[in-house]
Amino acid sequence: MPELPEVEVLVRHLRPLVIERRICGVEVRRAKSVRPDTAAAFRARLIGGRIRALERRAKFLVFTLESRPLRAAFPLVGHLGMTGRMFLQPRRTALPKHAAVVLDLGGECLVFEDPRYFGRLSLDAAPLEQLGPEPLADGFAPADLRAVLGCSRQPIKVRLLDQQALAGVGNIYASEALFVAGIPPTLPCVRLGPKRVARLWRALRTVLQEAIDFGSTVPLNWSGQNGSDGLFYYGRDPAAPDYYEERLRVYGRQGKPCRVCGTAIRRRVLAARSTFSCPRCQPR
DNA sequence: CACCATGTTCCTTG
DNA sequence: CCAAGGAACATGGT
Repeated sequence: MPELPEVEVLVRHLRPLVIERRICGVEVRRAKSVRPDTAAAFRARLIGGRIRALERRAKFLVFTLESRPLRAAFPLVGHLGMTGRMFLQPRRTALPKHAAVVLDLGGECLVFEDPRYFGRLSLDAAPLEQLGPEPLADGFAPADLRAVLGCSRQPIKVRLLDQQALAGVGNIYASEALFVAGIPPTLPCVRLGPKRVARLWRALRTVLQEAIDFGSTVPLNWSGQNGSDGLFYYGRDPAAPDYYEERLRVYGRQGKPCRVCGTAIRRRVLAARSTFSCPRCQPR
């Protein structure tokens, strides 16, 4: 469900709602959604802790918790997988069918819902160490992107999805950024010279920032209730116009006319993921 | 029924 | 060692 922009928007939304609140209850409804995956061990660590910070790293939500007596800080790392959501709801409201973990924050509960159960709430922060640079960081320059791409013949689209190379880009925004940059998804990394690297660098930042700005200004339905869970991740008010789908340039638009030149958008599979491009706007 | 899905990991094959 | 492909995870939408 989430790529970098969606997680960023979620974190900005959640932060003021959860910060400084104490976890007075933990209900693990799916042991597999939690690490360590014994509910008791997970609970014991969280109960009584206070949420001191919430940040995004790549597609992860990183909560900084402070334990009760010793004030020792430790991270709780969330990943939404494909279909995960997090939202607050009043304590006695009925939980959704696939609520995996519920943190009782006093008046309200923080619900981690995840129909496909690919997501995790984990006390192991080690995966964060392996991540590549943040494409939206101030210090991230075209030279850094060039370094990240390396000299392999791996298709550029596949490399963009590698979280150890670059953090946070997923299947939607990889196709979108390559379209904006005018680069074909199959182009080997070695063949991106300074000009293409500069265009891709700009395109990545544009596309990701645009999505964050969009998600920050449009009302989102965090629980996903009464909304189809469409391409923007938290469901929409059914009455609201479908802005987001209109915003995507190539993703999911197989066979439809390119918004720039009218050529039919092509879909192909790279590294087992659907990839969309315009044959004319993204020439070799 | 068939096919698709925003992610990641693991295994096999070349 | 590297790259690529497939399966697995589990459920829901079209």
